[in-house]
Amino acid sequence: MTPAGRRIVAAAEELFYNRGITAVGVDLIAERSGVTKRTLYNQFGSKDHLVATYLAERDRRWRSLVRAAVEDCDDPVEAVTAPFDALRTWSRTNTRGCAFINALAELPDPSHPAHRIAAEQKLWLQSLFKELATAAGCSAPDALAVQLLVLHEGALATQPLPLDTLSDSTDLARAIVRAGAPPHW
Amino acid sequence: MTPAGRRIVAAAEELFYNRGITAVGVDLIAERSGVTKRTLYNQFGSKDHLVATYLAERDRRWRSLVRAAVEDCDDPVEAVTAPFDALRTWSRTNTRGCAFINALAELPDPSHPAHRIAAEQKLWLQSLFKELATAAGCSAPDALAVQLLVLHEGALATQPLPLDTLSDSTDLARAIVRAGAPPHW
DNA sequence: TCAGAAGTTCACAGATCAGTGTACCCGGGA
DNA sequence: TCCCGGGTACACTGATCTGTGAACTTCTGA
Repeated sequence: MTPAGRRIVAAAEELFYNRGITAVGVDLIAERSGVTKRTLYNQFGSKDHLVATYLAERDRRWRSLVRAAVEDCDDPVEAVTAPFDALRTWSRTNTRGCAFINALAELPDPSHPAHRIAAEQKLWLQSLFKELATAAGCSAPDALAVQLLVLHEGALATQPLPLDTLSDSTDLARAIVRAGAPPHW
Repeated sequence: MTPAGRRIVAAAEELFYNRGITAVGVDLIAERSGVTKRTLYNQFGSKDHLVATYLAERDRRWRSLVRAAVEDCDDPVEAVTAPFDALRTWSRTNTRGCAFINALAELPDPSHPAHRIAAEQKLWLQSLFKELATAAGCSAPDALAVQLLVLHEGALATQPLPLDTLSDSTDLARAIVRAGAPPHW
């Protein structure tokens, strides 16, 4: 991707996430990234393609944050809930909920690439939970992974409320992991 | 509200929920409800006000469904998780996630009435969980209510995924309620 | 009988939207 | 020297957006 292309995606990320996709016009993105609208269309072809690139880039950044949090854990039982620690970090600078859920809300057409990217992101996290739960020796890793995913998404969705939902979610996540893990690791 | 007003809100509900708020124009809503755009503006004054009415109406319908599910329960311990049964019913005809979360995604301005309505809806459910948990004699009803809220919102947010997240969420909800409730009710 | 509320008809304003066409500039590599 | 890719400048299209003005009809209740 060219330097101008990177600036466009960066501006699109900030604007799409904070103001909504439909509400942000390509003219504004071009202006914010110090680029002509012509350049934007030469690079991405359409607004839909730019939206897909924005989501893919965001997904990439978020996955690397989660992976780092998991790798920082020595104890395999603690590692299962490491994504919740990553979420705490992530939420400090991302206070408008989940970009993927938000994108699906605005783009009802299931054939839009945003749907595939969003689904892949959630399913990736679910399979990560399952892997980690299996590695920690948890019983019923499938159901556990789904429950951890729900807690994760719920904590993200309730972000705008004046409640510390992330703490209570993390507590519950740790509790169900410990309950499923072998007693004395 | 006049007959035309009711038809407008009904059309707005269907269109806003399924296609997104910004993506739906007032012309389309007027056409679908068999009404002139002039009438729409005479009744609601602005699109923002119509959006607020749509959300308020949806909230009203949803609360009455939840209340009915709770009142159907004889056992106070079962009653705590009755909103999850209501969600199962609700999800059969509402497959595009939470209308309130989706609205917040599109309307970033916190002074928009949609933000107040959405927050009130979530906090109402949380306080309902707390009331029910207290009535069932659960210990730590505050934290339990937040955890049940997170599970509820998480199940709703993961609706588009090819996973039965509602079942696993409901199972976990029942488990934590039973764990907190007095042993032999 | 008459007033007022609800609704229609239709043209219109002013802004914004995604996307295009064309001509041009500039730097680096063959 | 020349070419070409990345980028600029800028006008423009055609559609769509929210919202308004003004005159008209139709029904109902006092």
